Amino acid sequence: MNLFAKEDRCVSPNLIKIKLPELPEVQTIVNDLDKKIVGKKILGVLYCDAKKLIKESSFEKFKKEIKNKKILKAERRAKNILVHLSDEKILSVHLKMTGHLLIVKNSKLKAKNLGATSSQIIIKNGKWAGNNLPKELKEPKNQFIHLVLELSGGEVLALSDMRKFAEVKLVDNGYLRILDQKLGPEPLDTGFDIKCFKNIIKSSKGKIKQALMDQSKISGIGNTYADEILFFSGVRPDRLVGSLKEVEINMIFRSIKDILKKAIKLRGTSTADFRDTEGKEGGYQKVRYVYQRKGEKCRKCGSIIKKIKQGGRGTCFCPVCQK
DNA sequence: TGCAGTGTTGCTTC
DNA sequence: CGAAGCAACACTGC
Repeated sequence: MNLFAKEDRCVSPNLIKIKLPELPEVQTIVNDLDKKIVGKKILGVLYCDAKKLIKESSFEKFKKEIKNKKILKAERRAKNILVHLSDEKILSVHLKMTGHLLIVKNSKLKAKNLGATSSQIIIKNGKWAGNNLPKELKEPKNQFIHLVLELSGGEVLALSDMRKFAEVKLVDNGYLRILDQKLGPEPLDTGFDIKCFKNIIKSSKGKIKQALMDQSKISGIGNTYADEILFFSGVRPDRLVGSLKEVEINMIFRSIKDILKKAIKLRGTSTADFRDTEGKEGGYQKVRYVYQRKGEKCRKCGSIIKKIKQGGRGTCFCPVCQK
């Protein structure tokens, strides 16, 4: 059985397309990158429009430094995608909200009738302008191209991001230490055990959902999984951490591990663009119990899922199952 | 039709 | 000092 609506899967072997990336989604992307582009060389930057996109260094520097770097491996730290390159460089990508990466065959993108050479990808106003475009590239979500890297082997790696929140940096190895300093432990590492989690709870003050989403405390949990984790723990999102009983803390700890693992296994489950999955067949709804289910029936007890605003974010929970 | 909602991060404010 | 609010952005839905 397929647990996903069409839009939430990798829609073609060459297209990595997952929305609203939290830890499991970023892990999925990283796993795919590791499979598909490791060993290739970055021949150069074919296109880059956003001045904001390249933050750390100037674009000219970025362009010069990334040229001819070999891709060694891809890894994830929190919601950051880290592509390790030769000469101890790292291409760091944070997709923020609507960013996504595309791997596309170069030959599909050439605009022959526009007189382009093999290395010229034609993009106009952020849209692909080649002929014979794959169907997926014509989708609206893929028409916000800000960066295109040419890879050896006749492929390109592109970043599309409607809201321009995504960030791309070319950094050196020291960046890993900077990340470690500002990010909490990886929830799926063995080092993140119940003792570690209890310490985090002890050092937190406000509401439990905010604590779970605080990247400096725990890495990689966003709005979707925070809601889902708390549902499976039977704990209301607005509970103060100080009020949590031992058994509840244990439940939350287990749920963090279980839900994130399950989500990775399923290649990510989150979606914000609800309209994309609405009405479409697939078991996607089966893996989502509360997030964006306001007004619908709780899958456990049948009560109506409630939505509140907490910490500026939409927060869904079952008023009966969660105490 | 305009404006609130959508969510991640980091900066500002209190 | 730490929590809360908001900007960045573009599009959807009411």
